[in-house]
Amino acid sequence: MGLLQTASNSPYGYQDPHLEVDFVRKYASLDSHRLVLTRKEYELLALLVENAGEIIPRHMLLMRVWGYSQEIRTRTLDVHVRRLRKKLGSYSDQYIETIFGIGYRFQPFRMTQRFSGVFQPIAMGA
Amino acid sequence: MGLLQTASNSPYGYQDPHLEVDFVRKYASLDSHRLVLTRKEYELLALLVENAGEIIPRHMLLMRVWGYSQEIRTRTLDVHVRRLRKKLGSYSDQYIETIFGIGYRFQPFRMTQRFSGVFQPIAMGA
DNA sequence: GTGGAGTTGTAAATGTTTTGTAAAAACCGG
DNA sequence: CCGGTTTTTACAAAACATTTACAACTCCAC
Repeated sequence: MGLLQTASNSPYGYQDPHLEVDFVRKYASLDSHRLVLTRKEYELLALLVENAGEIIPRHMLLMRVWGYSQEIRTRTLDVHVRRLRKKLGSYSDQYIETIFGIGYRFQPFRMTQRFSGVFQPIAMGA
Repeated sequence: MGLLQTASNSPYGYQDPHLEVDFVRKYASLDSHRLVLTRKEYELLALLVENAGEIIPRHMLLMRVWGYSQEIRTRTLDVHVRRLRKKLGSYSDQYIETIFGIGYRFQPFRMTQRFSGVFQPIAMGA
């Protein structure tokens, strides 16, 4: 389909030319060097990566990683995202996107800046 | 009826050769590029697109998107419409029509640019 | 047609909310 | 305790929303 697929994702792990996350052994590597992540940092990354390409709302992240309920307001998430980004170095912006007013999204690595141009209907009900 | 129907609309999304709006995932794309819309911008667009072809009065838009009641007068709507149009680029005029004294209308894309032009005034108050 | 009241378009200023960041405090297992 | 981790705090910065002020436009009465 003319799109260079450079990232693979599965229940067992995620992999692209720079980043690798092993959901089974619970660690991540950047350019073949193991990342030293704390538990929360890893869980946050894993949750984002498992849902690569999808926006995960703050409350969902706080729920899944911290066990917090909807109404809790805290900057904890942001602080952890910051530390994660720091460890992801120069790729951080490419990988972890901020969705204003909603949450965050992990964007899988792409070689080519996708420009499909083709008009292809999305599934529209029955 | 000799009119090339090129746009499809459903509870799940709207699509034509240029514009696509996914009501489920809440985003829109223009020529296959995702539009970066703020929440209000998206909600405004979605409401218009969901009722494509129909005139939506100002007070209805202000009610549905902003929660404002009838009597509130504000330019907020106009400013948002402007920003939406800007992001819709060269198609903006084609898509978002101003109905003087009443509101706005999203006009679904049509291959044959049949000049509608005519506006049948609806009953204007008693 | 013309004028004028009312409506919409627009840019810029202002206000509000959300996120980023550094630093300090609290926590927690060993 | 001690060192690493996590959370909180406090403020800065960014994103977004609204208001303001005025220009441009539309429509209708004349």
